[in-house]
Amino acid sequence: MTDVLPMRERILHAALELFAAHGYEATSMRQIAAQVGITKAALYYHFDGKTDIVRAMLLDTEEQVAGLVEWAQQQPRTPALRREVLRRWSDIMQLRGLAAFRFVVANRQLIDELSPDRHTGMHRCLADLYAVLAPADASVEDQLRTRLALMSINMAGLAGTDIDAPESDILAAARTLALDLLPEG
Amino acid sequence: MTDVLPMRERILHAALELFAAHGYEATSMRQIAAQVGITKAALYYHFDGKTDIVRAMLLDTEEQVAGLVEWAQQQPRTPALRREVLRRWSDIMQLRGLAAFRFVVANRQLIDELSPDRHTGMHRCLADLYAVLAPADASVEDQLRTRLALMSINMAGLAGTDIDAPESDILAAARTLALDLLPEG
Amino acid sequence: MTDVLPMRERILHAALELFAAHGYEATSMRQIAAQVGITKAALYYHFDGKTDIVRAMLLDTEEQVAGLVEWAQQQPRTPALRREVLRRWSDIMQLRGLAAFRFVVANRQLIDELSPDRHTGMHRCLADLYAVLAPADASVEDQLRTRLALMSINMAGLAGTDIDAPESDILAAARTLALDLLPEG
Amino acid sequence: MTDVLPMRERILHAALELFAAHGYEATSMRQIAAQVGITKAALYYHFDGKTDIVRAMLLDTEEQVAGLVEWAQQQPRTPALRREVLRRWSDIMQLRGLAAFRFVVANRQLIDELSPDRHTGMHRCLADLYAVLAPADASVEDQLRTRLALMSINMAGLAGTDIDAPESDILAAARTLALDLLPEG
DNA sequence: GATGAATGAGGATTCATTCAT
DNA sequence: CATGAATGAATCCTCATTCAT
Repeated sequence: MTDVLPMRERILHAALELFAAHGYEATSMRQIAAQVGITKAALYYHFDGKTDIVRAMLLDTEEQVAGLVEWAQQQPRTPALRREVLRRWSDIMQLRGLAAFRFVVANRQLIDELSPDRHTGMHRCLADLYAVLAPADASVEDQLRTRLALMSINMAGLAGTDIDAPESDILAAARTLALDLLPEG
Repeated sequence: MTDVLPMRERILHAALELFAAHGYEATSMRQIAAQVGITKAALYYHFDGKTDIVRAMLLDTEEQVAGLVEWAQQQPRTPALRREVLRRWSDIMQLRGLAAFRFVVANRQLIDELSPDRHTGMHRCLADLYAVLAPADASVEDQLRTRLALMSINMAGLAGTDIDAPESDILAAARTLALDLLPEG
Repeated sequence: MTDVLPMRERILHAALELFAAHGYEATSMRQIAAQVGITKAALYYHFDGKTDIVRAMLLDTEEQVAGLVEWAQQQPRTPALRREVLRRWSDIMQLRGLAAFRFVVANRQLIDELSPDRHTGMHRCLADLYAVLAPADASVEDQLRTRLALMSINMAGLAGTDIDAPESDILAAARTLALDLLPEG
Repeated sequence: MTDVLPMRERILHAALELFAAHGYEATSMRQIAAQVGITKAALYYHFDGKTDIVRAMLLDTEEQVAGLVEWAQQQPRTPALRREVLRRWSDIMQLRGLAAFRFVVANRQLIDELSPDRHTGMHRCLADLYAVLAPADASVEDQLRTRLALMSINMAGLAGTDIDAPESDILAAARTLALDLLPEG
């Protein structure tokens, strides 16, 4: 019952929580190991290093986003599609609980560094997702709108400590808002 | 021309740039000292420590935001007021160049830690600013809109690497977008 | 023959020697590491920090003193008991060689700081030992006599550099002196 | 009224207090300067460095002890002389308040280092004092007795936190005890 | 799968000290 | 007399990482 989850998953989970809470740089391998209840050295059995842990975390999310993009690219660009994309995006962002929200917002820098090339990794993924929601030659305002719409979903996770309302209400409002923001294809 | 600025200012400037580029934790006192062209120990003559540097940076911004809030609270809540508040907000955010943008977005966590109490420091400032733009009893959606409007301005600074257009165009679009987002008082 | 002793013991030994020779504050972790022949970082693997090393050293002695006290409390308070207590005290003080003597005398301040509460740690131990040798309601002079008797034993360790005689002679004289000093129960 | 004492004296006073409270190594020039209410740099105007401050402190005491010795050497060695020497010794030790007591006991090591030669400075002084109280060819026990008698006076200053009685009572008891200890010439 | 022991590089911070003004 | 500014060396300590077992 205690190790129903494989070690790798348990580590990723603990790391995500700590990265989200204190930031990537401020989280040490020792802390992660302690949180999981194993030795530092054991961490290195499962992962090649600290960055490898993040890489794994991002790859996971990346794959999900890539899946979303692939599916969306084959749909007709109706308002209904946009609604569905937003729904799935918020599902992905919520997958690992509130922590994922916070991590993406707080560690954008790290994410940038891990795929320095603007045409690979998370960058490519997001670019593709943007392209689905707004054509590449859209106006600057429309491009900003697209980014802000997705950001709106993420912000919902952060605003919890700020706005006095149930999480679910905030998320619902964020989705409405995001739909409003998305430029009409 | 080299020391036309007092040391304290030069240090704050260098630190802001580095924090914005690599993040707070990933920036060492050695790097800051090197950037300024002085010794590590000299840094400690001017500031009590690493956090003190950030504190000074934030206090600076805090004062400007506080000024904005104070002024706004005495104005009638017309659409013109909202427009002016956004304009001044973006001025403040731009004051120290693009770096300020990045820092505020990337180090929200640190900012939280430096004024842990929700009723002091930057937190209080932002809460007051939100209250000026949307009444405290506004709908959840309207409260989110307010936060996203300001965020839109900040995002403009970050999107520079992402959207293929001149900085000024992006900022202009961000302002229009922000006005759209703000709930009508 | 080189690692016949476990690391922890080797470190404690080296530290004690250095603390006794130069004082606690004047001894750096680097020096201790060098003396043991390991890295500074290795020190921190075995101990939580500099104070932890002293803590361990004191705990060790504390346990021995506590044992002495426990035994003495169950004996009838005859002159023979007092003689035996003094003998065992000087054994404890000599256990780790001359170094222990010096450390206890020279770093009384540090010892105080490590158990700030007057009712725990070394303080409690010494208080109990004093109580065995002189009733708590003894005259001020008798209380001073008790303390000076024990101190006499410790001084023997220090006087070596000062009095021109073999260590063993000095220690013998110190014991006689201590017996003279102890108030007759 | 505030600077009725010359700077040098004020510095020595502050330093003595701090050295006695935290030890020599643990006291920084910054702390001393702060305690006096001047700048660190000002300290260096009055003294050549940190060790120079201690040297001055010790020289001061040394001169007083030297005076005592010189006077004593010209007196007949009666019991009355021994009594008077002890009285003057405790006066010297008390001259700068309780702090002096603590400093001498706690920083014996430092004192040793400042006059490394066994035939100069404080060492010479103490040796001469011992010689006055007990002939150089006295038995080992008598030599120890002499040292312990003086130590008894010093201990009175430290025992204050340990024995539940007024300072003055403790000191009085210490003097009686010291007289008892001194070997009859 | 996992651990105990160790390491080298680097972190923030403090120190005693100097010197031009 | 005194200070503001600066320095180089040292402090304690933590980090990510390795490796024999």
